[in-house]
Order: sequence, then structure tokens, then C-alpha cells
Amino acid sequence: MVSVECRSTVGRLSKATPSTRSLNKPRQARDSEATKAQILNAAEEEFARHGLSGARMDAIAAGTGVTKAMIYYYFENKEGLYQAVLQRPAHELLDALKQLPLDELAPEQALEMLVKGAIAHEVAHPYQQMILFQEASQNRGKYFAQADWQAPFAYLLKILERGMVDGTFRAVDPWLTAINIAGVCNFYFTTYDNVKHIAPDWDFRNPAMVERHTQEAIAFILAAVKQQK
Amino acid sequence: MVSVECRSTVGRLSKATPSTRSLNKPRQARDSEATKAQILNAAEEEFARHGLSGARMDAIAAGTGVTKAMIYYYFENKEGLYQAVLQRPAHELLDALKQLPLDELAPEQALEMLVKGAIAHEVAHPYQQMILFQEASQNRGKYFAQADWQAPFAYLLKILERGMVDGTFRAVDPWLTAINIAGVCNFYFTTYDNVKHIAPDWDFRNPAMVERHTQEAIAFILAAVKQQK
DNA sequence: GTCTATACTGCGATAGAC
DNA sequence: GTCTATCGCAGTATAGAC
Repeated sequence: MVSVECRSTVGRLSKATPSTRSLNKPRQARDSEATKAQILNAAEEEFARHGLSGARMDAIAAGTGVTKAMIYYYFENKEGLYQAVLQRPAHELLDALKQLPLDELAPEQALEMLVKGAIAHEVAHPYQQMILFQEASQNRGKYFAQADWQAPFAYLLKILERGMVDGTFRAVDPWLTAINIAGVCNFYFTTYDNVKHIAPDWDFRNPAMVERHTQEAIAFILAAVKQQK
Repeated sequence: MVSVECRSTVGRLSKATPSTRSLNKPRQARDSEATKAQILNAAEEEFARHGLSGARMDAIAAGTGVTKAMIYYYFENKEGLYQAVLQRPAHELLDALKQLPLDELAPEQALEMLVKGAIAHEVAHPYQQMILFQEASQNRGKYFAQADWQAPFAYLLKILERGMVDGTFRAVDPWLTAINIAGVCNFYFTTYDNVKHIAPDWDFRNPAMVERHTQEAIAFILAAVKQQK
């Protein structure tokens, strides 16, 4: 029996990078910031699909146009690259949340805005949630603890507590409910590749489909926490 | 091609294995079914943590007490073992659902029973959901499509549609809502290892904690889909 | 049926030319 | 800064003794 072929990245990489470089680079053959961002983008998908130990540096290099040696030049090693990938969306999400006027809104509107923002952010960083899952599965959250993911959660907890105080929301366990809300926002993206095989024709990256998910998620979550009249 | 010829590195392995066996094993008589189940249990956790390509046959063997060669004896190869692991909980979940009198209950009660059953099943198979996620991430659902996961979903869809017809539930998109419900049931288990680092002292395998999650999930889901009076 | 030993390949990391 | 080449170990799978 031939072995499994779970990965298709194998040999032939050395040939594969002819000179795609000189095309997309108008000038300035050396732009360290752009190169780093490019590496992070490719690494984000590879780590999301395979986790820290499963990701292949060759695969990341193949997704960037630069060589594997360059990745080691910019990032100390595989682990350093992983930490950088994990850190980036945490900061970007936090920055996005900071700009929302959540405190000025009624709990209900604040929750709706937060959910909308979180899903939009997930769309902008398509692999964020997958990486977090890989992190939990493989490393039991070791690197998650080092990144700055606490703050975004705090926003959600605060809204829930505010809503319970003023009677808009029913009495819930804030942590468990926060997890449930996060689950509704994200599960769509993490299970799509399975569900697509058993559900009628879907294209979950399709903006219209994402919009429908957003609307359904908001309606679902608000109904779930609102105090019944 | 300067031939490398330093293949001599391989020969040094012979020192390494000091035969840890033969100490005190209950020496169970040869029981192929028990051994197979034992292998599947160990494989379930390893595949859940690392996925098909990331799982290590050595690690699985270490978790069973039998040698790696025995795993290849019982299962054709890594892929065959993976498929067996993926298949098992699908059938067990389906069998469990078949025994629930869902059709005889009102949609609301049926949904509650289904959610309770699904969470209980997840607790009995602690790594089921993680494997499904790994499957989506790494293999884009290729093996998921081969296992029999369609049927359990059908039960949920049917209940939702029944509830919309009789007016118990509000008008929702059945598929998106089914995914949201599955997300609420499962997200707790898949993110615990991350969340535990930022939430106060939790022990999510603790039965009392699981019971709280079950209650919160049921309340959350029912409130989310019920028609407002 | 169960073990030990090992062949062959995949992959992280580095050396060194330019 | 960027590349090519390659080292050395880890990992799948198998052969063959008992």
C-alpha cells in the first residue's frame, strides 16, 4: 500500500520558485515589513490547518514566494513564528473593539454591535478561530495564555453583566454564556468544510452567505439572552 | 551529485530500547476485540489533538500498552485507523438518537432532549468534536464525508422544521440554526483548554461543571429559537 | 499474535556562496 | 538579504524471530 498522501507539499519546491518575485514587486526588491506580513499571512493558514507541530515550514515558504531560509532570518524559529501569528489577530481584534462605542449603547445594541464586529473580524482573518482551536487541541492553550486574548472576552462579559443589571437580559452564567455566544459566532467558520459535504451547495466565504450567517447569529444570540416579556 | 554516503547514522538506534516490557502486566489473554477498542481509544485522543497527518503512531502505541507493530496488524495503516476512529462515534451517536422518542414529543421537548443527549454523548466521547474539527481543518472534510454523520443532523433539522410549522419556534434558516445549536453544544468542549487560562478556576470535565453547561446550553438554545409570545 | 530491529522518507534548521 | 544544498533526527511502515 502506498502511504497516505495527507500532505501534498512534498518535494519539487526548489524548482517551484522561478522568478514570480520580480513581477509583483514594482520596485524595492527589499521591503522587510511587507515580507514579514506576507510570511505571517501564509503562516496563518498553515498553522490554522495543522497547528504548531503539524505545520510545515516548506508549505509556508511555498505560500510566500520567499525561501524557507528567509523565514528563519526574520523569525527565530518555528515557535517564534507561531507566537507572532497567534499574537497578531488578538491585537487587531482588540483595536477594533476599542473603537466601538459599546459603553454608550444599551446592552442589547452593544451586544449586536459586538457580534457583528466579531464576525466581520473573523471574515477578515479567516483562520483566526481555527488557530485558536489548534492551539487548544495541541498545546492545551499554552501559547494562548501568552497572547493577549483576555481583553476581548472582557468586553463581552461586561455587556452581559450590564444587561442583567438593567433587566434587559435574563439571569445567565456570564462565562458559560460568553462561550456560547462565541460558539455561535465561530462554529459556522470552523465546521464549514465538514458541513458542506452534507448540506446543499454552500459557499461560506461568499459574502451573501456570510451576511446571512451574521443576521441569523445576531437574531439567535439576542433571542437567547433577552428577558422574556 | 556528490553522493552523501553517511547513511551510517542509522545503525546507532540499537542501543536505545531497554525493553521496558515484561515487568508486571496483568497478562490478559489474547482478546482481539478488547485490544482493538483499546487502540481506538488511544487513537481517538491522539487524532483529536493532532489530526491525521500530525498524529504519531508511536504516541498511540504508547497509550495502549501494545506495540506499534500490533496497530499495523489490526488496522491496515494510519489512514485506516483514522477512518475507524472517525466512524465509531457517528454510529454510536446515531444509535443513541434512534432510541429517543423524538417524534412523539412536542418540538420544544424534543429539542431539549436532543441537546441533552448530544452533550452527554460528547462527554462519553471526549474527543469526538475535536476530531471533527481537525478533519475540517486538515482534510477539508474529505473523510467526514465518508463517515455517516449526515443522519444525526437530519434529526435536528426535522425538529426545527416541525417547530416552525406548529408555531412553537420562530422562522429561522434551518441549516444555519442547526449549526448554531451544534456550536453551543460543542464549543464549550473545544475551547476549554484555551479559556481555562483566562477564566477563574474551572474543571470542565468535572461532572458538576458539565451539568451547568448542559443547563445553560438548553436554556440558551430554547430561548433562541422559541417564538416570542 | 506479539515482539525487536531497521529501511527509507519527511522535515526543521543551518552553513556558506553570492 | 537572499539563495542552494544538505545535515541529522523523527516518523511510517515492514521483515522476520519467537
